[in-house]
Amino acid sequence: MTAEDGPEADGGPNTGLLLFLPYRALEDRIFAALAEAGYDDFTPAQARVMQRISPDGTRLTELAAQAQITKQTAGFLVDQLEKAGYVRREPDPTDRRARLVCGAEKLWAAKEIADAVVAEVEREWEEHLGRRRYRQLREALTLLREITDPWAS
Amino acid sequence: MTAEDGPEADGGPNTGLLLFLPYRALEDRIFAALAEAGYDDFTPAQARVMQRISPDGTRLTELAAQAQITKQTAGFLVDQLEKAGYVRREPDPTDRRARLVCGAEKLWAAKEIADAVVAEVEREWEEHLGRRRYRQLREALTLLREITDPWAS
DNA sequence: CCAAATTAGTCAGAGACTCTGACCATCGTC
DNA sequence: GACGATGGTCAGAGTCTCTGACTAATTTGG
Repeated sequence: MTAEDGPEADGGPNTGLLLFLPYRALEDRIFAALAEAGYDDFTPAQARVMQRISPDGTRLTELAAQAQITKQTAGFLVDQLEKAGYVRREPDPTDRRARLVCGAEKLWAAKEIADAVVAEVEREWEEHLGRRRYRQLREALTLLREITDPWAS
Repeated sequence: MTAEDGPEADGGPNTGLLLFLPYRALEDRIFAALAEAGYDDFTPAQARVMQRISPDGTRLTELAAQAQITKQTAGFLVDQLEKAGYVRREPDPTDRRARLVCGAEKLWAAKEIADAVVAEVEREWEEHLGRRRYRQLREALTLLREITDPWAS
């Protein structure tokens, strides 16, 4: 089972499904927009790694932990991203074992498009829900993060 | 990029990430509980198909459409589930081309455990947010479904 | 200071997931 | 009854992910 599962008799579908549906819808929109703009040479799995790369570069182990995959898998995906020109690997000046995965121009250009789509979709959602309910939604989700995000700041 | 992506400067992380985090947390809890109860002989991909099976049985094409995978992939996953004893395939009395994928005892037993975990997690969330905010969250998500779920009833 | 434990990353191999393309059988329509 | 649409399978390839074993560098404890 996944989080989409659960009883649907009493109060409608379970909250997991309700969370998942808009998430997937947003993701689909982002992918479509990027593909249309010519950024069609990466996969969803690669994207999940890509989006974790900080402007200053991020270690492979850190990427793996945040994406909840093994470092071997992360390394495999970063290899693809490197070949496609989205990232570079640079030595970490503070630790000679480590290398920093750094975003290339191509990555930041793609991210700009992705950000625009996110903003557009969020506007649509706010319009559909109304300003007040949209604010309440974000407030509740932000609170929920405290008990569901192991990486919560 | 995925829906987790986006600008984080202005109003905190984007709504996609906020939706995804609790979803993944719930999914992880369900998987852990099922594994502990001995239901460790299926994969996440198989689960995404399993959960779409209605009590009356569901056609392969229908499962594929809802899970957003090809019917070939759905067939592959149902094969595994059949071998593991979670489902049976029965002829569809209304269409000789089709076969209904029906849940076996093992599936409903697992679903009972999954449902219990969902209920437990939802209780925790309601406690953390307070009854009022939790209700607002579900209300907003339910409304959002109208414009993000192609299968919305 | 140095041995031991830890951490960053790689290599090799295998299993699992997903897709495209091609195909057959049945259904619905005209 | 012919034809397009639908339900499903088979074959093949590419991608994702894991476990296990390994090297190199760092950190820790005496």
